[in-house]
Amino acid sequence: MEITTLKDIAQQLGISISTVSKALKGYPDVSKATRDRVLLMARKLNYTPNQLAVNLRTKQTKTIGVIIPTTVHHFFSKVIDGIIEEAEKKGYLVIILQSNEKLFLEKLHVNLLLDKRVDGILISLSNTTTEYVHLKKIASRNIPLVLFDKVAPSVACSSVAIDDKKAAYEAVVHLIEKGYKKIAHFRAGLNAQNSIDRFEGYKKALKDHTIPFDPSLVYMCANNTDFEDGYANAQLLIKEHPDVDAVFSITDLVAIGVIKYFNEQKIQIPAQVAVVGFSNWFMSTVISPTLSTIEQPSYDMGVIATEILLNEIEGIQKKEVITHQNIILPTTFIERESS
Amino acid sequence: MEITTLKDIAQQLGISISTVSKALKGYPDVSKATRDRVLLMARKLNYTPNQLAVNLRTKQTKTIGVIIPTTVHHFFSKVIDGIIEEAEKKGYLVIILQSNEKLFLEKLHVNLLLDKRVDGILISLSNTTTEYVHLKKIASRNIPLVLFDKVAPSVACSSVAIDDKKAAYEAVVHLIEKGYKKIAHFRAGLNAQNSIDRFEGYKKALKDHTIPFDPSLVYMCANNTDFEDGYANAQLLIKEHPDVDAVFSITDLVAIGVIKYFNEQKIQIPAQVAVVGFSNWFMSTVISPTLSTIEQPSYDMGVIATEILLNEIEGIQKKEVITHQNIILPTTFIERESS
DNA sequence: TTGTAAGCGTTATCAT
DNA sequence: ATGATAACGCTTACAA
Repeated sequence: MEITTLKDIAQQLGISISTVSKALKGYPDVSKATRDRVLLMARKLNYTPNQLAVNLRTKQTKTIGVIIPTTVHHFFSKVIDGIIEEAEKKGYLVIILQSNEKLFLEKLHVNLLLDKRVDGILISLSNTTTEYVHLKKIASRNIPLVLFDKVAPSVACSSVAIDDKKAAYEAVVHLIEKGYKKIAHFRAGLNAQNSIDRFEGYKKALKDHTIPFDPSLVYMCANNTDFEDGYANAQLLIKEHPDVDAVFSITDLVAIGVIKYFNEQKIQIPAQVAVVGFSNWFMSTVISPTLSTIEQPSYDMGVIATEILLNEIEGIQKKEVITHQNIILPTTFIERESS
Repeated sequence: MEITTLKDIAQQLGISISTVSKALKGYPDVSKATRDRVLLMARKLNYTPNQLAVNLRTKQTKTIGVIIPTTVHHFFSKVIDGIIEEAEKKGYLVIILQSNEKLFLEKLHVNLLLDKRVDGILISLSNTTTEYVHLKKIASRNIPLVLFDKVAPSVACSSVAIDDKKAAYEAVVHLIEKGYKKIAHFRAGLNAQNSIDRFEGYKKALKDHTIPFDPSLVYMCANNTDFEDGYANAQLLIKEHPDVDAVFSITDLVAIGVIKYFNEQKIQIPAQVAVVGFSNWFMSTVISPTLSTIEQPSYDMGVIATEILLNEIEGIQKKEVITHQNIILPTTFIERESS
């Protein structure tokens, strides 16, 4: 089946290409009679516009690009879900690229997307992103950029994120109010912003309740906040601090590693040691005991970031002045059996 | 910063556009002197080709489309990972769309991708896909299509999948050889092909070992093979068949629901009842007891499906005759504590 | 070795 | 109400 073009329709009908184009687009200066003939013929020949030509002409691709650290992660896959659904609803397609937490890949992918002439870009920054020239390049091309989850305050663009420090603060305050006093923290690397922020929240909660901060109660996750990190650190923790009474873990996955070790060692949760995670991954309701954690909106984050992006895209097309929005999505502490 | 075109370079240098184009593409019929000047100016003006124009001219988009039931699933997110990595390695970008297991969305998305003029399409069919005209439309446009995971034998295209029946057969044989005799099966809906195939494998294993097939030992997952299905069915199973000694579950997630219920009820795994899952989700090594399951290649499936697709794309461009490949990827049974 | 010109399929301006 | 024409930015056959 050959692909039908405007030319084909025009030839069949013996009229000009421009009339066909106008008829198809519902321009008022086409007689009803010819419009009907065109519509009929278009349907008969199964016409669909060649988007490549449309793109070239209109300089729009109706496509947005997304760069995330990884797709294989419950949080990001839900964000992606939200992005794709919202974009499609508005007639946009989504190209996804992964940075694998590497700055050079993030830069490379920005260039790929720019070359591809996407209408807008969504990025969750990699942990190793410390410079922002590639992001400024996007702005200089007058293409909207919205940062989500891992944002950079110094970049002039919209963003959607949570308040990691506040969320962590609330979780630790919960533990303190429940009577736990010797609270360990399992954190991620030193350069990941959310690891830093959650650590800050942890420290502030202690300080506000006059519990001395003990650096030896803070453990780093050696791998990539794997559940094995939780398992290994829990082992170490119990050895070094047998009297610990709570663990605040950077992610649910790490917390689940902790729970596994405690279960094996018959360490009662929360009677002997309480455990709190972060993210409200669905597994936190499956594990025994169920895990207290922080609900972090993922699907909604994708939807909202996309909404903002598409609004800015339309705004630019209408030559409107666009004002950036920096949105902080609410988190909520969820108390379950583990605390 | 204005975007540089060939015209800009040509004007700066006082030469023609076509010479610039040829110089940039390394054509031999351009003098070294002018080539160098062009390259220098291109770099200076930060030239990158407008892909939209290139696409229109060459009728290639260097983009492939992917339609999957959902991104929020450990299996599919790993497949996507494989697809994106392999595609990018060969210079292709990936557009992802979700069918949510709905035929009408699958059809709609095929049309979107066709309109977008992607160079090739990858699909994991929805459970409700019972007709294939939309797939044939792809072929009639002479665009390569590769089916993966959920395939349709009657469609003339390449495919990459596993042998669900064989994999299930081996898992159940394992249980039988371990001495389990009253083996229940928790399956998914009646129209999902992999549910049917795994069920067939289960029945065949029983038959080959002269264990009578008892339909009352087969339970359907009411939700979408959620872990709650496993939990609820386990409850029902123990009530209806207190003497059951093993459960073969359609997915790891369902199996984990089963394990949760058994743990709560202090039903010993595997002493009283053994449990086997399917997929080798990483959680199967985290749960207690660790779950015996079937390793199902996911990342590799994405990579291989993409390799085949890109080969067919290049083949078509070279006007080669393309032969479809129907690949069955090996699975392996993994014995852990639960059986 | 370099340049001219046609063409990809559309959209939009300007005549008729 | 309709059509001729230019333009989007690039590639490439052909001419010079």
